[in-house]
Amino acid sequence: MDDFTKNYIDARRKVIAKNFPRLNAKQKEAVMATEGPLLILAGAGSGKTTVLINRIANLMKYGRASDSNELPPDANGEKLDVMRRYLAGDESLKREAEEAAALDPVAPWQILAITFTNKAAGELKDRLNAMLGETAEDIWAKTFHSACVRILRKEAPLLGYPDSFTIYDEADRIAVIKRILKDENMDEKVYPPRWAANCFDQARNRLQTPAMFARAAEKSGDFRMQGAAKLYEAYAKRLMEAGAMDFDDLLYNTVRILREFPEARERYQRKFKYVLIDEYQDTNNLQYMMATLLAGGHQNICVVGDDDQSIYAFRGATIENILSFEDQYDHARVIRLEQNYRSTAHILDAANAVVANNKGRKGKKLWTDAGDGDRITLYIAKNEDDEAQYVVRQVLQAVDRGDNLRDHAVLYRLNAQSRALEQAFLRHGIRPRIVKGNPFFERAEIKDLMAYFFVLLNPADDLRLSRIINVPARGIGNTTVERARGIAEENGLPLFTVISMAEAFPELAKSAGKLKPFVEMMNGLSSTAHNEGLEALYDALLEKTGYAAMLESARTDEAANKLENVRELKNFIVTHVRESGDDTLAGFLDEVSLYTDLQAVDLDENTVTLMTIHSAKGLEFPTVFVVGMEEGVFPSLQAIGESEQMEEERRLAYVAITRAKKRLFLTSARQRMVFGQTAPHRVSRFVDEIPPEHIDRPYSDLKTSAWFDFDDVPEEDAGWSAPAPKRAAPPAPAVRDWQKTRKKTIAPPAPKAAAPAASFHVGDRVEHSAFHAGTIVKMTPMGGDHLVEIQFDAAGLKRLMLKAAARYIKKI
DNA sequence: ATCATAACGCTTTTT
DNA sequence: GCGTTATGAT
Repeated sequence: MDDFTKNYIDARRKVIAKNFPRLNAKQKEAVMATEGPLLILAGAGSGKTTVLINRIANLMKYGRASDSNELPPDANGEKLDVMRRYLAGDESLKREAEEAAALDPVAPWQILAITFTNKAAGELKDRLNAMLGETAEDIWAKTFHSACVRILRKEAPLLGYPDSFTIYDEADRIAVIKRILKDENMDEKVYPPRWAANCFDQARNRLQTPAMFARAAEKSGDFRMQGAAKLYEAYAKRLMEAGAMDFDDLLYNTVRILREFPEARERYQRKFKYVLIDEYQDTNNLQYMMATLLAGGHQNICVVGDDDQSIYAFRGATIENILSFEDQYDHARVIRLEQNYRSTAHILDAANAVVANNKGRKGKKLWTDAGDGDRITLYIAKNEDDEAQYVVRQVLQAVDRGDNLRDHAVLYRLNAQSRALEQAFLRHGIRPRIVKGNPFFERAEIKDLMAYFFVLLNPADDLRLSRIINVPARGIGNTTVERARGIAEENGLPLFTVISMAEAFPELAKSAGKLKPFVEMMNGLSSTAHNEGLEALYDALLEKTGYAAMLESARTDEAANKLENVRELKNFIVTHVRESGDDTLAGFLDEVSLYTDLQAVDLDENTVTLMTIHSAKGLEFPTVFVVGMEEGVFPSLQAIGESEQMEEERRLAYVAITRAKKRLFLTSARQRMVFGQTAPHRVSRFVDEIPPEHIDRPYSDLKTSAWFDFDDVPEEDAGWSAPAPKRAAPPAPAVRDWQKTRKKTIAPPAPKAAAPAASFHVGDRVEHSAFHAGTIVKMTPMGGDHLVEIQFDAAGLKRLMLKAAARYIKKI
């Protein structure tokens, strides 16, 4: 390389770097490494969104200049001179210097930036807009699923789907499975719909068609899998016939198109010169394939993630994707962002120490220059009410000192834990914000109206049609619908087609008089949908279907409330039209189908936030309480003894701890009611994994927690790292509670008396009502109950709590 | 059809 | 313990 080239490249890099004065060295490196595969390991609070945005800005302004030894064709000494003078401080040359630095600026539509949540995608878009202006609109900043929808709206016909396919949510697909079970005379106990749905997801994650799945099931000899195969085939068929895809279908079908249709694949590969994937640790196999395929042309793939924050393995995410990135791309660069801008040192050190106990990780250590800060407070409560009271007390004290309620978050492992906390806050006049699923679109009245919209766009959607065909009541009863369904099935026609020509079928002759007006009404609304805007359609829908009239005439509080929700839907529609500029039914339904978290509406309200640790990922609060730090709660019972799951729980602990900016409280209850049963609990191992110098215990607790140190109890089983107390001996007073519980649970007074533990032993053959024959392989006493592990002949190993399971099990 | 009672089952859940 | 769902009775 000649001197001129070297100097030019050097000056160019400096000019570009001047755009990012506030980034640290690693962040800058990540922003400027534009070419080829790049893995950014971004620890919690390390500013990764900032890096993503600046990286995109760099691409659009300077192309590959910051990461290339190539000079633009018009490079000359004059341009080099301009850059040098600009770097020396001549701001008037800014524009010229920046122009000289650029090398093939990237067009916005050549950039694909994928996130997981709508919220993250929206934030990315907003910040890109703010930085780059209108041109940012053309960047594909989307969630995986919305990117898929965009691709599939165009390409789905390649697979035989209509391009107007609809999207089934979780509830829809469960309804379909239940329907199939009924039609096929299969038992919901043997094939729980959620279990089946999970099987389908796993199959598609492995790119298994129903036929392939059936073959594998046949080979395994597992009868439940064979049943699942039958269900999978029926499920795929029904969705295809209804022109519907579920969430995983969106990914699966996109991947199929990219794999099976080279012409389409190459088109997208050419289009996307740069691919960026956020939260890469949470990608499943389909998402991994999609990313790999889309970036397969230019190979400019940048993945950002934190292996320590992978907490969705249970949904098919595989940490392997991030761990093996360097094997997949052998010339991949790796940049670690370890400087944390969120928390103080005690908190970070605790998080580092906990997660260091995991084996399957890249290894990373967060650090900060923000100082030690406060130590972590550990409080051991008597029970969940005491725990909740403690939290409320701490919050109130902080508020007295001038903190805001909104600076506080309480995090828990299980949604069920929110109750005691909510009550405690309410008793003190604080109405906490409890983050959970989106209640609005779950409401029956909203689902009804949405079902109408879906059917208008896609009359083949039998599922949604069945929902609304007699709502409001219009004399089309179950018998009629079942009969029409039978005809539809026989003739391979959509339900709507059958009822449209009811006169043609003698079985429907009697109902034709009721069906005809319904069909005509729907056809009328359909032309409204085609000819008028969404708002007009909404009004027509409420009137013509009689839905508004039904609610207005009911005159109950409930109906009034529903009416209010229905009006709220109109607000939602109007807002959607205004903000997206899209007045089509199809556009609205796409948005609603993928927008499952409309939670963040009144986030400005000044109150405490309660949520699961999972929901807290990506958020931060000055003060964080993590409650329920107990063995069996966090880590959860089912993770104990399962090392993979335990590592995921530990990552969850890492996520929880790193949410805190300044103050972190951990609480643990000595006994807690779980599923209606009070049981003694010991402090979570994750607390023990924090070096003591980071923790303060309130004085009052020191004397009471001692009896729970079971370190001297011999483990009865090597695979069982957390033995529950099984011998009598702990000193009073806690003992008394424990013995009371024990007596009550071992010999329950309830009429439905469970078989006492004494009647079951390791090695016994048992018959279970759903899992059939099996052998008890392990029994572990736990909080007055027993955890029984049974190796079923057909259903595999199950772990059951004896008390709960006793009524299904008998000895054989 | 609509309500009442029984029965179940139960991590986490970005889309 | 409790919310959801299935079933059966009026």
